[in-house]
Amino acid sequence: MGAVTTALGIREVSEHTGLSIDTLRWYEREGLIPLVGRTPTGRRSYPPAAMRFIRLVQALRRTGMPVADVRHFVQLGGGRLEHHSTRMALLEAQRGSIERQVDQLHEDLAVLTAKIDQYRDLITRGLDCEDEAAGRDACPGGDDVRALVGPGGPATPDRGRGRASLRSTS
Amino acid sequence: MGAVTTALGIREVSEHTGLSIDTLRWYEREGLIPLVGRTPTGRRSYPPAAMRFIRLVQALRRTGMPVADVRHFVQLGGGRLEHHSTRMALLEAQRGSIERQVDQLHEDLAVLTAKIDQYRDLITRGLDCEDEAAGRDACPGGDDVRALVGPGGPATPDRGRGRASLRSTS
DNA sequence: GCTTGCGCTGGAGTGCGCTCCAGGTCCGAG
DNA sequence: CTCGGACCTGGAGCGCACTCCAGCGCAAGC
Repeated sequence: MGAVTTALGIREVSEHTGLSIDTLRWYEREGLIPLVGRTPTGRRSYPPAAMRFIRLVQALRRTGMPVADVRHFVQLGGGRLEHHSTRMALLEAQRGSIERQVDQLHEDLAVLTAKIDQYRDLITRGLDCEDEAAGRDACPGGDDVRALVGPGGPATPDRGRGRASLRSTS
Repeated sequence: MGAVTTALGIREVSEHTGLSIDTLRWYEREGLIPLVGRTPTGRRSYPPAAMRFIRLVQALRRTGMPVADVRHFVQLGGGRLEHHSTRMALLEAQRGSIERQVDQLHEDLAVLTAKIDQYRDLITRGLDCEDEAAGRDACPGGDDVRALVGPGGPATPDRGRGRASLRSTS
């Protein structure tokens, strides 16, 4: 019980949520957090409901929903039944997006892991990427660039210059 | 040699990777993708090694590594043994970051799911967020704002203005 | 050979999401 | 009463990661 703590000041909210004070003010101005009250002297006061709202907004923002979309979600009138399904649909769309992000992250994780294993292997064998023993696909740059042909197919017989830039704005 | 397809043109790379042509050029200029050749007439030519490199870079970028850090990773000399451990450490750090992101995403997913369930419940019961029957924490804004007290504790008896902005820069 | 169009370069421009600042009010400590 | 500090508002500024553009050269279908 009594765990509600009544309303918090902006500093406390900032510390609890990790959002900067400026961000909290900005979110409010942008219409992402309603329910923020003011003390009689004009200071922000965040009741528990606002805190809950902020956590939802944070989840939406962290998962990549643009500020404009969060605002749109928020502005569907205050909890009226007729908007529940709209809000729910928006949340479900975002949930789908999150699931896709997780999938993508796992894919990318696999790419990194493969690369890490590769380096570990090369290190234990004491090899550079270019070493013959390292194998064809050793490093991203393990292969040679000379296997270079015109993009659309063998275009010009001339390949005198062979490699090119290899940039590196070091 | 069969499936290697030799080198690709920028358009093909763009289609295969989903990166825009402009982005590919920009990444190259920024030193994120070495190994890009040129045909004798100056057009970009991406050998298989570059393609593999791009996929790694994509994984790094998509998982939130800043361009500057990717460049740093890339510029650790071409596959020399002495840098393997450095590269590996960077990749491992990024892997850690990915894992944290996945965790965070799951947390946020739980928040959304809870909210979705809540709306579903309210809809089937035909309730607004404010309805008594909806329960204390019905909606983020389900609570009343009037429960407003000074942040640092009961400050002033005055609370005349009640709610606040509700901005809406629509 | 002419024309349509892809690609090249260097540099300027853009959108998003904050972040910082100036100038002012109010509060509590000393 | 005075001073330092937290907060207020409105608005300007900023960093990142692209994205767009002008002006030009090669390329290849007709």
